[in-house]
Amino acid sequence: MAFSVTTPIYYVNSDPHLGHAYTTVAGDALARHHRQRGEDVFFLTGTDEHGGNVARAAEAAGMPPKQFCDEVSERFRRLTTAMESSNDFFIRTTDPEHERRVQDFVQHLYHDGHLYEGTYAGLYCSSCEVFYTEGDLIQPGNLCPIHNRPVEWVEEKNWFFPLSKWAPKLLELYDANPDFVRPRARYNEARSMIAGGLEDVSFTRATVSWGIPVPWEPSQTIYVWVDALLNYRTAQEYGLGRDVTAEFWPTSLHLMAKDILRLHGIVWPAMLLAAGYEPPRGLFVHGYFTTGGEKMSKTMGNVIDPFEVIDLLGADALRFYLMREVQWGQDGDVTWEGLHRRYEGELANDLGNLVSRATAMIVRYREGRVPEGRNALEPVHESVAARLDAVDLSGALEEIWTLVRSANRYVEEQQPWVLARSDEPEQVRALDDALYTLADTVRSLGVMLYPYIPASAEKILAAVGDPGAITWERAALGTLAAGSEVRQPEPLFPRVEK
RNA sequence: GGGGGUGUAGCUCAGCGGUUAGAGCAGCCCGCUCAUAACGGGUUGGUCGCUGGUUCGAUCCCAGCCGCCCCCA
Repeated sequence: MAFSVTTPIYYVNSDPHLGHAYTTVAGDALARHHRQRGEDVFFLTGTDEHGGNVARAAEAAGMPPKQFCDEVSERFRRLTTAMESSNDFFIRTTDPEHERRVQDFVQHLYHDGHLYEGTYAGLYCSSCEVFYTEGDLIQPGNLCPIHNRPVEWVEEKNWFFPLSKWAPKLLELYDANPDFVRPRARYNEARSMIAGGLEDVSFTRATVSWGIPVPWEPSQTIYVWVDALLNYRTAQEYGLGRDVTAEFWPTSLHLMAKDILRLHGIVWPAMLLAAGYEPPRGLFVHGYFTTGGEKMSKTMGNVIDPFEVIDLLGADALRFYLMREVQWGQDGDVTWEGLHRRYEGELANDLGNLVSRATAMIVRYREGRVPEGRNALEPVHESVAARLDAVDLSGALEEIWTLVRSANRYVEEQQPWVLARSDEPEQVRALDDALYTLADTVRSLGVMLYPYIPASAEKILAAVGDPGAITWERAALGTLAAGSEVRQPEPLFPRVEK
């Protein structure tokens, strides 16, 4: 089995923020989970670097575009590293290997008659090199929101992709794949967009210089979204130093926020169908964040910086918080307060403390060896796997947490500290069972939590004498060998000053 | 302007035609001591955005309105 998963490539006109971190964690958790299921995985992320918006941001920063892109892209790369993302490749659309392939792809469409020449007209700001709609502009007077100057009505010759023509094929694709877009509401949304009629899209720009030249008409550049979407294909062709499309194409799953559903659910599959490539197997569309009920923005000064969170609480804390707090597929509200609450209440108190108490008792009552016994708790790994198969990341985590809670309840019910005072064989056996249950349950939690909090999961597995045993079969209960060596680790999630 | 989503306990969210609407957190009471002063039990708390409609019966279906989010114009 092969599984390929992508985040969108992140646009370098602004710095990395929590939304980027979110999609990256989601992709990483899925990638790690599929790897632990024994599948070959290609997990892709990267940066999108062309277009008028980037050129403008570079100019504002007083830098040539490429140098600007190098710097911002590097910050995105640092975010993936800081978050312990296990992406197999980090693509940049300014990679020459990508640029060349984008030209080939577009040339191929042109050659096969899939593009036609048309007129693109709109309100254009020559400083931004961007077309605006009236709603974007400052009224009255149609002023550019960046430059506060009137925009002008500009008409340009562009090459168009006849998207409308592909509507029947797209509908076929949707009807044949009821899970093509998840969650269901987004599928309905995309499908009704198609059924309601599509506009052809301009694939080239005459007025944007920072882009990949159109091969047969080098005065124009390829529209940045065409360039960007193609990363999913080109990365598989060169990212690993060899072409892996035979194994990983079509992409199993594209992850994205709801703002770019139309591009991924409609334009992208149509492009691929036109070129004779198989469209992706599926999309998952997640929501947007607010903080304290309001949009995050620099001007509001309410931005939560992922680097700051990682510095303070660690990558696992951020990963856990994002996957736990926000219902996967819905919009959600994230705050520092909520982050601390989850960190203390769930990571430190529920999970961290469970690991501490379980290991401490085995060290204390059984010299640090896991006794013979059987696990008395109900397993959850099957429902966890089922949730993950349905790409329900927060739902799977919720399932896992029921086992964390059961284990803490189990300790209170068994009262191992009472059993430990007796030499009666029955009590000794009861204590063995209790301690085995705890060690084995903690271990199973380590396996299931590995996709979400990999560093902590590895510490858990090492603490119960089963280091590195992350394959999914080991998520089942009762697979810990008696005699395994247990030590009490340092607190996994130490208390932190707020 | 058009399309889509969303609005359920103080907070984060489940539920989605049918007995007294659920969970976690927070609050309150009690228990325990293995553990990161952690854990467990109990409990308080809701006109299910508003207004109509369909129905024997609606949080759940339909219509309109309001707030917030996204896309397209």
